[in-house]
Amino acid sequence: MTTIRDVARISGYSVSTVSRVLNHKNYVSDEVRKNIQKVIAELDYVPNDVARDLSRGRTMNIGVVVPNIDHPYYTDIVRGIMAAAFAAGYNVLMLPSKYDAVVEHGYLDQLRRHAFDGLIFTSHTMPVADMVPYKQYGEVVVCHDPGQIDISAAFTERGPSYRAAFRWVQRRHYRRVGLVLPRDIDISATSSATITAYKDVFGVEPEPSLIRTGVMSYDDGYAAAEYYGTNNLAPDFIFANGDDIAAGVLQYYRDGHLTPPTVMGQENQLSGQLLGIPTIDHHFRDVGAAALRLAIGAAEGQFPVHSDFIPR
Amino acid sequence: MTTIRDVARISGYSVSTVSRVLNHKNYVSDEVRKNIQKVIAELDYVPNDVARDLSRGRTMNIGVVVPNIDHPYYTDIVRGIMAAAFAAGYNVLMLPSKYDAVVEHGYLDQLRRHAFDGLIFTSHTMPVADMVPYKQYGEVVVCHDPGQIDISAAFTERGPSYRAAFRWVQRRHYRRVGLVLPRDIDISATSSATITAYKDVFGVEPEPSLIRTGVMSYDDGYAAAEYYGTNNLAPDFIFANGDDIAAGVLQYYRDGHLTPPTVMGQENQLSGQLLGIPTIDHHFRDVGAAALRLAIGAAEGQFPVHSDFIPR
DNA sequence: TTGTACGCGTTATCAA
DNA sequence: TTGATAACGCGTACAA
Repeated sequence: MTTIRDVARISGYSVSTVSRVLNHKNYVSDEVRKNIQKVIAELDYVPNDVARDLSRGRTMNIGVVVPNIDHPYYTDIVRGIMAAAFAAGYNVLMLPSKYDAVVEHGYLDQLRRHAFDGLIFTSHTMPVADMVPYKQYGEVVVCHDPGQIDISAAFTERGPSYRAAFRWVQRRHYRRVGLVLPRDIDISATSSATITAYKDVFGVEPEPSLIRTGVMSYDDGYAAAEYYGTNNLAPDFIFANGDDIAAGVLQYYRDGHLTPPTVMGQENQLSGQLLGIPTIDHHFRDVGAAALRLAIGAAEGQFPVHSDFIPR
Repeated sequence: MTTIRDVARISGYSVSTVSRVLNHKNYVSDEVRKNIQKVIAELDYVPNDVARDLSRGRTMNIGVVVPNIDHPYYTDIVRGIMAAAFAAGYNVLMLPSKYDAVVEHGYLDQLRRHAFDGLIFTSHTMPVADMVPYKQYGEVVVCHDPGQIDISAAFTERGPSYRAAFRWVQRRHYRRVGLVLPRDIDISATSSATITAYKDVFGVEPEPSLIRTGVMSYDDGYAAAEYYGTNNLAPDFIFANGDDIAAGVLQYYRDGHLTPPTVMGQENQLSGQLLGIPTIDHHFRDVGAAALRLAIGAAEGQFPVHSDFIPR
């Protein structure tokens, strides 16, 4: 491997002068610069990024914790992160977590070991408060509203669009509203925001028997509908946490030749468009871009992003 | 920042002994190990990954070049890569390319600068032959059949499933088969494999006016169908490069209240399931897993992966 | 079993 | 404007 010392020796100048040429710094005469560049070209020399990172004390890498890449929430948010990272000259490290708190802690430790400069949690199981001590080692960013906890965050403002959606439901006089939610209400910001918006609009708690949690996919949506069906719960409206999930819900009724309730999805996915159901666009790409800017220290604090209810 | 030297100084042992404890090596007495581990715990010391990488000469990072993350081909293949990387203790660096050959070359240069140990091209625009010289700097892996070129590769064997699909078409006596392909035939392995399989089954070249390239998305599929429609090309069957794309094709006819041709998709996506169209499952997760094993040097050579035609 | 000292390749400080 | 040299933090022959 050819090093900066080889270039120095062969060109007849010192490593510091070569380093200055490499980094386009001043205090190098045009002639010397030209000579050194010629040797660099001849030797086909390139600097070693790891040595450079060690010397500079930063990696230009940002870690992104992702429970499962197949969910549209994550692909959208990761797209936004990647685009912003590329523009800023950063590389993105994908860190799969499967919602495992132990694995999540492992990534915080990697941050501490300087494996990357910043860490974005697109979602997580561990308590946000446990992340705070790690801020001293690099930027830590979450992608939901962290409430009172002092941590950088970028997230969609679900309240307004959820309330708009439920007012739409209310105007149509649906009586039995099924809520098909991703994870338990105490750990999922999405789920709790849904419940809160429901209460804001309807003035009452949602019917507990009509709430299904742990629903993340088309198949889960199908199973949730099956649960409603076999237990004779007969919702006349179902609010799902994604268009694909809503598609699974509808398929259950279709397979059983039953009249389906009205359904609403989220994420503005192709399946929702095909089925002609109302949805909510959370603009997750913008959330991702904002999260990255926080992670590289180009911005600070909390970044709420506007979301849109799309009636159909 | 506390370093290994601090641990050595405070514990009263040398850095090499501390290093041995850190790396669970032999030749350390239990008592010394315990003393040192106590100091490590007290100081809350963790080793610096960058320094470790520099010293060891490798990063445990694998770069993955991805033109656009939203396409199902890439999300599936990346999922396979991530799962295998996680299992092997590697981190995955996502490298967006937008099919730009200059950007692709930039990532090969990053490999040369030791930013990662291996590089996987899920797809690319630059010629494969241009990658060969970079093999000296680390593993370079492509995700299509590289033909005679000596480079590691993991890819779906498209031939058998494409031929099975076209035989299905043939048995149904379709006469005017539209081919809706991703990129130009000379740069896309997918496109050329489609043409070859068509010729194998039908014994003739596909009708040039019925071939559309550059079709990557639902919207592109819609536009391709529009092209057929406005030019009175009247295909009676359309072979699309994805179920979502096939959905776009069908939507054009639906919007115009026209009788659609029969369509076939690929990727076994939700949209294809909803529309009840035949498709091809390429098992891209397995391809990704194989690609990673090649990239970390756990395997060598070419890894063809079997794909399945799914009639419906 | 433990310690010394050097190498990894670069950047940054300070002197010349 | 250029150069010598000390960091950066860790791993590892080799010596003891």
